[in-house]
Amino acid sequence: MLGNPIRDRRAERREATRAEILDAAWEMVRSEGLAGLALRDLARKVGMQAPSLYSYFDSKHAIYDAMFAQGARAYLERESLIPTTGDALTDLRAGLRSFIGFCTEDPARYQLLFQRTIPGFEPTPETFAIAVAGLERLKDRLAGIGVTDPRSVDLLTAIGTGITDQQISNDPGGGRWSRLVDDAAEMFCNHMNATPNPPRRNRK
Amino acid sequence: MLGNPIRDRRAERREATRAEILDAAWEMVRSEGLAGLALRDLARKVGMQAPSLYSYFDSKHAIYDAMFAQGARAYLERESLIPTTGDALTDLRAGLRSFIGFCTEDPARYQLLFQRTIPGFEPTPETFAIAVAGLERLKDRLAGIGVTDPRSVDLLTAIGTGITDQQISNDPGGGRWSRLVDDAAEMFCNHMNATPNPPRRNRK
DNA sequence: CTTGAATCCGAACGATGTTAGGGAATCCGA
DNA sequence: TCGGATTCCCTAACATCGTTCGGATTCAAG
Repeated sequence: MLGNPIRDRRAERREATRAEILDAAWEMVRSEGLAGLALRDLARKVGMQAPSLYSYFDSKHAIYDAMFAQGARAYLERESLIPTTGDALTDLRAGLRSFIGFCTEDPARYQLLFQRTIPGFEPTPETFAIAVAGLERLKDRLAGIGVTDPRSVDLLTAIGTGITDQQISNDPGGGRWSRLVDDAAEMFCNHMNATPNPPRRNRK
Repeated sequence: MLGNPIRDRRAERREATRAEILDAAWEMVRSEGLAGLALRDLARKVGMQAPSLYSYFDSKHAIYDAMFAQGARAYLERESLIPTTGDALTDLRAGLRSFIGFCTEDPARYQLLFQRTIPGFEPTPETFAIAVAGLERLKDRLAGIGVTDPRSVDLLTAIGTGITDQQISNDPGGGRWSRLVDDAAEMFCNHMNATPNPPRRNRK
């Protein structure tokens, strides 16, 4: 009952072709930009004609969705590889730096995951759930230092994506920005230490 | 020598039509999204055919550029309207809140100004200079509390755009986010107070 | 050998930004 | 008032895009 070996070989080949298409798509997207993915070029890159792609993906957006899933999974994997020191604060800093590093090392992937830049595209709920799971890891790191306010998580990712965005569009060189990441982590941790669950403060 | 009155009327009419086109473009962009601007629809909206637009703008990107300039000027104007209290810290907070308010009140404008989301589009140097002048105002506010490190300005705008981005894509309602802005300003000011020109700190 | 599904291709559709060429109004100098 | 130039707007068309259609080709299953 464990699957016909011939059908398996079929499915295996199909899956291999899908992977080949996605690899080529990543390559195009990294060199031409996220919006530079043209189906005719993509098809030629894997040795077929444009309409043939529709045997493997329902639409161009379906290709983006599959790439989104790959990207989100890559972050999950990266998160799990961060060494834990036992000190919650150090681990939080490591998590933030990892997050921003992940974002900046591949601008196209960052744009796909964290910006709504492709006109009609929204990731599938199942696909989006993978990304949510990744941010859950960051949330856990915050919980490690006693911060459970959901606003804090939002603020953390906001800082992360904000820095990434500035970095990508303004600073090709990047020496200055990596230190900026440190400053942001520092600042965030200081704030969190000062007010673990920040109450509303009267200002005037 | 002060310009033929007839030529002036010509130029005046031309400028009025340009403005009408841009107004219609903003309307389309706000309802259909930044990428939803179709020249044929835009032309019909102002009572002409698509190619006629090329009498007023060299290309679609030129329209985006003009819109960028309008948006940047709008920020400059808004900045100049913030009441100054004399307390530099309060003024800085007001500046940050104004910045984020400006970004969030019109997502399409924010996307045009602060994200590189239109495939081939880069603002003209002159146009971009307007936006730079706007951020210069924020820099002045930082200088007001004794912070001159350019990294701090980058960090401030990074936090601003990051929060805006999260807010736009995640939170249509928005009650939670407006308080988040306060927290961010608070956090930023605390950090800046602690380390006006933040030195590298040994951590371990 | 035949059936039927999966895969691939050529042609074509609608929509996009853009260009070419012509016609009509308007303004200018004579 | 009359030509010539300029400006504005149009129809037609082009290249490119994602996508659909219909027909081949392939290949395992009955």
